[in-house]
Amino acid sequence: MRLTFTEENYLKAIYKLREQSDTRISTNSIASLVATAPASVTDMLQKLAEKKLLNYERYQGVSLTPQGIKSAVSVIRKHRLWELFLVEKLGFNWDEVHDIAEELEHIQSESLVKKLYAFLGKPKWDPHGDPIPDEHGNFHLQKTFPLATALVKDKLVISGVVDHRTDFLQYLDKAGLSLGKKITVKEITAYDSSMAINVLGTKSVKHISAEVAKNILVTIFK
Amino acid sequence: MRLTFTEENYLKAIYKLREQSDTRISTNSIASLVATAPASVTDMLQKLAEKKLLNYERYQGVSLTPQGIKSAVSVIRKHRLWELFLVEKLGFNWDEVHDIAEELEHIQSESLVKKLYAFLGKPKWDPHGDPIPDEHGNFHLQKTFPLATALVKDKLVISGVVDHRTDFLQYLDKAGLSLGKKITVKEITAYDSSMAINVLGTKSVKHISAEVAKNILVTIFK
DNA sequence: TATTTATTTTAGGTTTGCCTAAATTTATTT
DNA sequence: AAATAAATTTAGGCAAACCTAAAATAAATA
Repeated sequence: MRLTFTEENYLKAIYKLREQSDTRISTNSIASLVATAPASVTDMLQKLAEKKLLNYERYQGVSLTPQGIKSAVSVIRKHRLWELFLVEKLGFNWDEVHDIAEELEHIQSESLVKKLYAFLGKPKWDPHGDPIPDEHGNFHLQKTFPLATALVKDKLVISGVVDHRTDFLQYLDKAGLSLGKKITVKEITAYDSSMAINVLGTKSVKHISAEVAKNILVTIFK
Repeated sequence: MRLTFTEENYLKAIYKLREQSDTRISTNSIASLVATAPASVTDMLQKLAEKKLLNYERYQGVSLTPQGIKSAVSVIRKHRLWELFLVEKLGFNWDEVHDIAEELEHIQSESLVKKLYAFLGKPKWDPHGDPIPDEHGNFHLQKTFPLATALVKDKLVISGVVDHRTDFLQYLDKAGLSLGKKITVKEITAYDSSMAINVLGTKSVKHISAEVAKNILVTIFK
């Protein structure tokens, strides 16, 4: 089924909300994510339900159907492939690619995605550490957790971010905390939960706030 | 000024019509190129005139303003860069890329175009031999002419096509007549203006109809 | 030149995706 | 449980880009 730009954005938004909270997906939460009035969201939900992409019952919130999930994952896959292309091949910085990928993700062509995927070497992660689903929509899972939950002496690899906003990414860049960097937790201040960490290959110890630590995802470094 | 997908398509169509005939650009000719009803074209022309992208006078046809030309050339530039990317980097065939580029050409990002242009090595021609304007909108001109106007014994290089349709491109592929191939005109049959040509590096002599010869562009091979 | 034909425009209407305001339903307090 | 607050939906409208049918203008032909 051929979906419009807008319909795809709604499905993507609903998919994301579903990921980050397993409570009911409300009209208001969708409205704030797609930046439109709740009344307009209701319109669209009814239309998407009509098309069997989601289950909708008045006042009860929505859930995606298998078909809706498939469409959403396809858009997310394209978004992440394009982001990687922009960083890897065109030399963009990781904080500059979101908006462009937001447009590119709606290009309709199976064969384009297939060839782009091959061109990029069938990648598993995008420039922010988010998993890129394979051709069947399967995500390559990685047991990441927020740096904030780590303990002193833990050796970790930075593998993603929770917050994707430009200023946060730029802050990380400036601090030398890019994806793949190996770090060791040196100290945790009980009072404010801030952390002192060392980046492998440097001598200095960096201090980061609990807020920042919550938004950095890490894996264990073996 | 930010233009919609549709507005850009109208400007591109008008630009193309202007290129291929220096007569008045009629509402009907635009309508057939963008595949919409003439009445709808009138609507859009009035809107684009309002925005100073073209000059419109009831019943008199239209002409692009400098601003309109600039926008049209920008879209054409993007179209051709993306076509080249698809063929050169992703491995598409030259007859498969038009429709995808038709979507990609509307992606809005100055920096994307700039980086794509650099990534492709500041190319001057797209996969069909059409010139790619530089960052200032200047076309690299090449004195090409239709093969149909060549004479016996002329040594030529295939450098473009007039007809961009898939089946014509596939016919050329099958005949081994791809861009850059060097050919010699062996014989011209007066009766039907068909031609016998030899492709450099092959022994055989190919026969092509006048219709085909009209749609192949060549340059002189020195 | 008058008439016929072709082109172009106007008028009025549709669909998509949005809006605000008002009504309805659900959730939370008192 | 009743009252208030919050969330959601319905109603009615708007702009963009399209449509068909009818009217106006220009071009072609008798």
